[in-house]
Amino acid sequence: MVRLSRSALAESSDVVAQALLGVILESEVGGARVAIRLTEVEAYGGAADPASHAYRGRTPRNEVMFGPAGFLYVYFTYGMHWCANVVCGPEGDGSAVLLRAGEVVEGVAVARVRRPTARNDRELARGPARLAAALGLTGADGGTDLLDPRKPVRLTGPLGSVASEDVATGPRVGLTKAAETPWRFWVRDDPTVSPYRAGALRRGGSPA
DNA sequence: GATAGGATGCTCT
DNA sequence: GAGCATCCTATCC
Repeated sequence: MVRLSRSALAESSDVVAQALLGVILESEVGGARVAIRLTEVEAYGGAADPASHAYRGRTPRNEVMFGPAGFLYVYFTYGMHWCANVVCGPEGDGSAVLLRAGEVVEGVAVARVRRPTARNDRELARGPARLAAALGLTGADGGTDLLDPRKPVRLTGPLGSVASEDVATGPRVGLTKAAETPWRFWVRDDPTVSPYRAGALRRGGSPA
């Protein structure tokens, strides 16, 4: 186990992703407190990873990815969902770890209100957009320093608390590029891990 | 239980 | 204008 620090998060994204499993992410937005234990993450590289938002260089949206490690990157996708990432790697690299799922360990009642469609507590944060919704995260929270205890969103607990034999790996979910890279990491046999779905055609039509 | 298809709007080309 | 790091509902076992 390693103490959670900015320098520890500045390692490459695949190393940081595994280490983040078991870490607690807590938020106090809107006056309510919710904490989640991370059970599933995905690593995204910088300019060298075609699936990363940083692949095409720095833009207004992904600017925080190129900043120092330990900051929160939140983006809006599919016209309705927010997804949360932890910036990692050396400053200027553009690497990040997508937070895909977790177990709500505090503030379950609040999370239930934010996620009315969840049929049980395991589904409260099972999926990246669901995790962000359960914590109440939106684009307004992007750029928060997750290592600053005075901020409303922060990471706590040691890195690497899940033993390596309990960490499973596989391809990343829902991508259309570099989907085969095994940079998804999850806690083996944990019921809050999201179901795998391969990337597929989205809109408009019939194949051929 | 599994799978297929539609919703919806921001971002970059 | 096309594409998207998704979720929900309906439907069929």
